Amino acid sequence: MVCDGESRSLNFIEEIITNDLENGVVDSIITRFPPEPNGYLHIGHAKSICLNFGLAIQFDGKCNLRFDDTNPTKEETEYVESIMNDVKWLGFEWANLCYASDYFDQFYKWAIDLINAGKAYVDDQSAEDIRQNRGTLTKPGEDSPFRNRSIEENIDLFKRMTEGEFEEGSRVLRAKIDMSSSNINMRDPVIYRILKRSHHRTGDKWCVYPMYDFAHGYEDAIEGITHSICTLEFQDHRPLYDWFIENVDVPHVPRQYEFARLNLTFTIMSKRKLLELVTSGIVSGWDDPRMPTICGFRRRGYTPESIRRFCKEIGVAKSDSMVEVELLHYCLREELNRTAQRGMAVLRPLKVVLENWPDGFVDELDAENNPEDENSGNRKVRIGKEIYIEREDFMEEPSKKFFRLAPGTEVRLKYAYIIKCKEAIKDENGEVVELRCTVDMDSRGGNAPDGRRIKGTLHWAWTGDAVEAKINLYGNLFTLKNMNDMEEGKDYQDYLDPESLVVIEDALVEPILANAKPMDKFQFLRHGYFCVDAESTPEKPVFNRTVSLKDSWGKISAGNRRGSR
RNA sequence: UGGGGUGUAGCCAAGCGGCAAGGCAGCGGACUUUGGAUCCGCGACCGAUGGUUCGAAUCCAUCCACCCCAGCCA
Repeated sequence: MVCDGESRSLNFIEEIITNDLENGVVDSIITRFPPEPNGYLHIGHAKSICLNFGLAIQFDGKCNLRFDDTNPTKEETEYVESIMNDVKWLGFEWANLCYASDYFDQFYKWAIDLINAGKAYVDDQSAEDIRQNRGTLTKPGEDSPFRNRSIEENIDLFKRMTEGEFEEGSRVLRAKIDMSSSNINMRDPVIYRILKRSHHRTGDKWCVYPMYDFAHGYEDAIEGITHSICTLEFQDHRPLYDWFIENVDVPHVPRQYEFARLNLTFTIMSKRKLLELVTSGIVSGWDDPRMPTICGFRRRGYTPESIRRFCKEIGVAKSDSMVEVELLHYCLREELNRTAQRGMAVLRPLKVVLENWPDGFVDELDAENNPEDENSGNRKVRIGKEIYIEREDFMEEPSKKFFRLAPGTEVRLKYAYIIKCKEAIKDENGEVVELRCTVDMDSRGGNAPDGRRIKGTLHWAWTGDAVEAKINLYGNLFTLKNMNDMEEGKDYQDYLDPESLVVIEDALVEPILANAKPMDKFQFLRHGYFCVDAESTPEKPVFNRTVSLKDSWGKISAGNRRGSR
């Protein structure tokens, strides 16, 4: 297990910070997690959160939660609330709660400074003209005809822009850098656009809003961020980031570093597409257990610990990566195996009558709550003449490696007795509907009196006290391992897995499970980890499968047709 | 074809000139009242080609592949 105190090699950002600290470049570090409140956080954000907050903890620094709310057309308070909630749930505390919008006045002053320094100008060109004159990857751009206006005129125009005198799209403020730069970001980027929208925090105070490149470095400068960590696609923006910082009098000079964002197999991470899944009703909401959102994982039964562990295991580097979901599954199982209470649930029941069981007799046996935890104690399970076993635990014509129940074979009922199959009763369609078995009454507890080895052990439910339950079996939302490899002409929705949710209405669970509270987590013996759904009641309990147990029999029997769940 | 990045086992990822960490997945075995867990064992000559060096995944050169950039999104 990787513990916090365990020594391991540093990732490149930890190395940079270590050097900066040792060389006195900085005395202590301040990082930030800067989401735009235009959607719910997903597992990719979790990587960034663990990185930024983790660094602050590791180096005894601070980390701010900052909402990068510079575009009122897409941002809402619903999102800021969910983001705060998710960050807290992951187990992190921010040093300061910040909003880019709190700095709008300062941004405005710096914009004026740039104009006064002859480094910004108001451009009257249309968006289309600006695009035309920007050039292409191989062709340099051309100067705007408005590039050399006087400082006075620029100041006047910009002020009138902010006062709402002009229509959206009619003018922008641009940085005056270099229209022939090989880095397109440096070709006089737009720094303010007219947006007559009301902002979730500043209301109608502003008619102009700053662009990311202009605002972000200043946000960092204001907060004293020492290491501004973002994803790879911003590498090309770093020269711009530095340019804005250098050309104005800032209180602090932050530095930007970039790392590779997380990609997960069988998953999409695009906020736009996730929003579509929600609005189209393909999933039940941002917190649908199949969504890669933090709240989706939470409802699915994931723990904050397991997600943090996952983020630690995947590492931080600069090469584009596609992490297999199996690693996430592993991190969850690793924790839940140690902590989850065990219980028996029969998902697809097959009735079994124990012919020689004494009529009316009910036995009560001890069952371990968690074999991995000595302190977890035991519980009582009851059994009588008629029980249910898992339908797939019986095979009329067993294959050679099948060591569960079959005509004439013996199997152990977990915690209880050894039984032997006498006969399979079928209905008119030839489907097995009931098993007649004999029980070795001397094998109470599951041990054969003569010491004979019983290889198969089955979970079961007693007809006398089993409770009917609804069970949601969740799997991957998509069928394609690498969603970047979609076929030409196909859409991500063409890859939705129709079996990403399979509902079982009439499973049978032991009584203790029926009385659990929402979000309680269990291991259903031989099945996997499940959590109690929010809608669960003692009369009709509902469980969500978080992840299945590793299933080596599944691989043998079916050639692993569907991958892990 | 301009610029910026990245290329180490199926997937992540260490390595910073001295003879390739670790994890996941996979495979084999032991053990097992969860075909779970646990335990043991198994895999690379480092994108390619040249060069420098006693010695290179690590330095140099050339080439190749992949990713990002032409929003008044972030």
